[in-house]
Amino acid sequence: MSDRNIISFENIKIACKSCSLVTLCLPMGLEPDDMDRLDRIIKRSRPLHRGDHLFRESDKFQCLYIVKTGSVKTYAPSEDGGEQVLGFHLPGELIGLDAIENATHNCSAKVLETSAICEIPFNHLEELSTSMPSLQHQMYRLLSREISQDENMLTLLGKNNAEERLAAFLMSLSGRFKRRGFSPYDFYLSMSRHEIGNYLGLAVETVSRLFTRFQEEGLLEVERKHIQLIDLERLAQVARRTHSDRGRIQST
Amino acid sequence: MSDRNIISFENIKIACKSCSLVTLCLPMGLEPDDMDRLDRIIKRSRPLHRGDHLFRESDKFQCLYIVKTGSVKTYAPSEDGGEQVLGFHLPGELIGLDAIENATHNCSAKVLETSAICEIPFNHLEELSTSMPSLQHQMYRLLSREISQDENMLTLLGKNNAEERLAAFLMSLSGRFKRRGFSPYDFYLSMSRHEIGNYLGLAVETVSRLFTRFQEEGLLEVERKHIQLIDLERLAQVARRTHSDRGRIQST
DNA sequence: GAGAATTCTTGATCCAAATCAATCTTATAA
DNA sequence: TTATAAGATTGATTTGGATCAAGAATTCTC
Repeated sequence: MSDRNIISFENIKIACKSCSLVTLCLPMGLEPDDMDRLDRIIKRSRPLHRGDHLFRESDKFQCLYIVKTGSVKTYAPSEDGGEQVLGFHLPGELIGLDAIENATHNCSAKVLETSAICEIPFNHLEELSTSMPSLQHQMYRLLSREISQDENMLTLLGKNNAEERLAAFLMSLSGRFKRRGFSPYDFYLSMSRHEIGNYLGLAVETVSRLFTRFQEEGLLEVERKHIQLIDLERLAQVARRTHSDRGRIQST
Repeated sequence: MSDRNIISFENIKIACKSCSLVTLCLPMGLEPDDMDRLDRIIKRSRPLHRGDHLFRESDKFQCLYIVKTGSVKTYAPSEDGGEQVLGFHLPGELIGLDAIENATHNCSAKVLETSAICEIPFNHLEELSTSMPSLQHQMYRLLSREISQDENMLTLLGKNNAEERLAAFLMSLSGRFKRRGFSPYDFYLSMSRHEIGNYLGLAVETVSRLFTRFQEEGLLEVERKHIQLIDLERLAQVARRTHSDRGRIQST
């Protein structure tokens, strides 16, 4: 836990300004000085492992979390042991914004694979944003974006059928991977079919059948967690298809 | 548009501190001085009428809106003329928070009945919140609350059946009316069956049938837009029923 | 106040996706 | 290495709610 060892976890604790995520993470667009001030309140924990929790529903709200590497799912547990998956979070994405209001977490956050996480004590962040208009602005933007995303998801669940939901999900992942410098065509899913189905309001079996169908239709290749998107254009068409133009198959 | 006439619309333009909504609206919890400063940037327009728009999707984002009296629906229009209703907004509720991120409205807001609306230029609000930590805090809270509410809605759409969705919707309205000093048992719906169905991801016919069924089961009395909740307790049970305890009918 | 246009209700039918069931595959444990 | 469990796939069956259809009630409009 010191600098005794060069190959220590300290090495992953690089400052925001040298972090590859800086262009899409919380410090995005801050001046170097401001970034340093923010940097000082951010804690970087040692890697968490599959199944570890960042927080659980009804925990006291202390920190926001940012995925640095790996992935995290957030979910609302129900009394009967079930859950609703609320989101999957990739590097650079902020987690815990829904807890500010009543100072308690409304959902749980569980690590899907070995992940490095940045931790930001919210009271410090809020204090800092008081004296840093650009940070305040960034916070408003990120909170607002979260709302937009949830609204998109509401539309997806309210209006789109199974096929469209899965296609939209894959397109979303693809785009997010791309922005992070990963391949938008070839990636591994860190979540199970069950979790995908839960997130999209579908049964596992439906998700499984759709993957098979998409493969048969030449949209993608799938082998367990490994996804290769073959025809991004057509997949996008399936994803944005609404009610009125179901069934139409467009050629590219 | 002056003080020529005592019975003019100017009369509805009362300051926040004399507004009955002050305990659940944006200025909630602000010090009197701070409230005055906020008050000065708020514009109060003359009443809008059924069908009027506060803003439309892709409009430039300028202002947040607060319902003072009446009600408003927000919805995401789709290319094919359809829409997804995103929310119904009652007095004291803030509208437009999803537009901060990209400075453009992602949804449209339409007045459901004659309504008075307060208008808050966001650039002024943001500026003010820079020098007013309590206002900044309140903004974080309201943004965060919006996220929580959307997440609840995601769970409702992802996990609950038609019956549970409508019950939850009615319970939500009831609670919100109560907090505003209206009867939680007896109210008028300002939205159509079609809009309720759209919001809840259901067909109009399903909504209509459920109202009939709820009435038959003695949960409520319904006559067109007029709703009287007879058995709030049992309605709440239906609303919070999850997957695992479908069908069980609990007596109170 | 008649006629048109919505909105709402109710019934009949259909279908997308859930559920049930079985097998297969891949991880984890002993 | 073999058990054992968990995850994924595929098929058969069921079903909740959509869709189709028609009529009734209400509200707009001229």
